[in-house]
Amino acid sequence: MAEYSPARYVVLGLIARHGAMTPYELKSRVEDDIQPFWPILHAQLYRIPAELAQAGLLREETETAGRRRRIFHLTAEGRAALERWLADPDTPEAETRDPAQLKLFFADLGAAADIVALATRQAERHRGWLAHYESLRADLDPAEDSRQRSRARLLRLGVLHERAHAEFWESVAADPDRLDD
Amino acid sequence: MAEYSPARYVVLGLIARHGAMTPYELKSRVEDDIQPFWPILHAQLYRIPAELAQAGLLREETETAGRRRRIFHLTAEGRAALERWLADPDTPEAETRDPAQLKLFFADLGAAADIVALATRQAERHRGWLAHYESLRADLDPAEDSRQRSRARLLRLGVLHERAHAEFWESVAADPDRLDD
DNA sequence: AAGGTATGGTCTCAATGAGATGGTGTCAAG
DNA sequence: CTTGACACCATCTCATTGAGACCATACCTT
Repeated sequence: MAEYSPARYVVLGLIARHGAMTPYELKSRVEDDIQPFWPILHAQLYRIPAELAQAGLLREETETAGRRRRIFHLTAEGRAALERWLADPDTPEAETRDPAQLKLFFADLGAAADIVALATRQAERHRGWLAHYESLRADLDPAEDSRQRSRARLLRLGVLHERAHAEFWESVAADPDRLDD
Repeated sequence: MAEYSPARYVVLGLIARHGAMTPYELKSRVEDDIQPFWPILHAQLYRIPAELAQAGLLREETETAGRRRRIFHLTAEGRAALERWLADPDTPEAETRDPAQLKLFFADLGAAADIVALATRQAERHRGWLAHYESLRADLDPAEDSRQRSRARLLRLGVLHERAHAEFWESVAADPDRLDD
């Protein structure tokens, strides 16, 4: 059932939500909104739409004006594929790659002081993200459209996630050997 | 300063901790302990040690007995590289790829009922991981060696992480439009 | 001795990562 | 009015990783 990789659905979804757009605009929107839970290299956002157009899920149009940018529109097949994907509650496992957790895992092989330095940096970093998500959430118009609600739901997860991690790293910095939650 | 990719340090670290081993044993240990924060394909655990041996960070030895497996030992340079890495508190950002968050992000483009089905599955999944980490933590010998303490620290993060996610998805399943934490 | 199962290893093709490179439109300062 | 500077926009290449097929050996059981 997973006919396409998740990055493909990011492209379909953004175009479905905001209307036809260029790869460059896709890139901006991915950076702003999607990077935290599905990073995509900018070059991919030129490769993927071209491929989806080949497959008939997008339609490619070239500007006649000056820059002759390529604009990608959603087709009916594209929308159908997106809706099939959304309707399937069975998704692959999440994957995390966190170099800081790796260093913490191997901390017993290094110097004891390394842990505190690492944890201090990580705590700062996660506090930063937490503040970022909270401010985005504060900016959200309470207008009750489903777009804003989708956004708010995910920002709530971002906040909970960053809060848990920030508190964890702070507690490691304060007491590396603490065992209780 | 990041001379090698994190996966390289996984190999160096496991050998530093447990002594010389074969790729197959690396594979088992990665699956058991490291997969949650740094997934590595098993084939990589045959490619990487060979490459590290080329670079002089490992020494390769071949069994004379029956199966003639390749056993990789840590060299002095290998240990030095590992320690340099551990001593550097500056690490790249964590990356997460979670298809479920992607579906939640685009939920407004699908049917309202999709959210509840998705959230229910995710809640189950995270509850499962939470139980897993808690049982691993319960099995941990309270013996005060630094190995066990390293393990315990990371399991604590696993527990906090899974608890936050499980609670989030449960609350989404119960009330998709809830806004407060 | 046959077959099953866990152990152990290699290979190939596709996809993505990482980032260098280069062109185009716009606007402000000279 | 023209020349940089800068933001916008796009493509390309090479290395690395992903995904998984495929194969071989040893041991254990019936």
